[in-house]
Amino acid sequence: MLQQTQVNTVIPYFERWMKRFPNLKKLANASPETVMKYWEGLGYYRRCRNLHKTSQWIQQHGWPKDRSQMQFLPGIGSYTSAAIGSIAFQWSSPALDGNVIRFLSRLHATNLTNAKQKLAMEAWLQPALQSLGPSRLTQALMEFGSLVCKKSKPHCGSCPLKMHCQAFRLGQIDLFPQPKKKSVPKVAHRGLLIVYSGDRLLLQKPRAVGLLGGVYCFPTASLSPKDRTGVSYAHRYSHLIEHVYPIVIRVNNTAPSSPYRWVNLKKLSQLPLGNRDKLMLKHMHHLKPKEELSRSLQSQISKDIFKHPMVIIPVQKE
DNA sequence: ATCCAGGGCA
DNA sequence: TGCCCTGGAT
Ligand code: SF4
Repeated sequence: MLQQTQVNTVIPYFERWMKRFPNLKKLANASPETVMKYWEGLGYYRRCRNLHKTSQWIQQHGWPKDRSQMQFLPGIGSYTSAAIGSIAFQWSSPALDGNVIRFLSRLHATNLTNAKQKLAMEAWLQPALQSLGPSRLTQALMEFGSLVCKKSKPHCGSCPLKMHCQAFRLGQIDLFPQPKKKSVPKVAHRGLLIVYSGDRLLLQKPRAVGLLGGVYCFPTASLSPKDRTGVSYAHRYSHLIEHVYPIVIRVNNTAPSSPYRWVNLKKLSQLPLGNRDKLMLKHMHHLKPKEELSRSLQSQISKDIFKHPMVIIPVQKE
């Protein structure tokens, strides 16, 4: 959970999670959908799928014996194996997360970008690791980086290390760490289909991979430029800005193709959804049914989603 | 509104 | 290198 996510964001998720899955067996034996429900909203849903798989692997084969074994587990790389290893098992591997890298690069007024530089820093930490213990040192570094040596407005005035801190002495705190180059996110336009049949809503079942893989989604449709009209809002992902155009329709009672299913409105809250669709659910009561659908949209709904004859119920004219 | 931080993986 | 998501600071 703490990969790419700050502690304060994780805490409520962690507490709910540990209440529902208090031990390895409970987690490993739960269904993917149940597990995902407890991750819903945290983002990067592959982390959840990986964690579930990892729990099942450990249940079968036992706990990994060292860092390199641990890195064979899905979702556990160099950083996470170091963090778990040092904190939980007292292995001599300091975990250099973003907070720690920031602190150390300021302390030495040097960039810690490539693997060689990080390895040198791990060696430099070894004496402290031995004298303080891996678990305590790793947690102290992480806490110090996130609470004192913060990315913006670090507490240098009260910092016990300011006399040893090269960046502080040189007045170069803003130069470290070197900012990452930003890649420009792509822009997409999608129709988000809010399809009712009576008191049921059409949802796409969780996909195994890719964007929002593992959570339920509203069905979507591609939009030609002339279909990009009416209410819309932008949803931001790491690499993508999606302009979402909600399209409300009603159809007759008919079975959708296999990637989709009807969900009773009352049971909606039991299913895991991404934030885009949670927000949609919250606000869709204000939306009016679409009066006219373009041929392209009609075709996508009948051919791609239902794949058999069905009826789009026209809006009542007043 | 805009920018940024934060690991794993193909 | 691009793909994965969101919350927080400004
Ligand atoms: S003096 Fe400032 S920059 Fe240096 S370690 Fe302390 S908080 Fe970080």
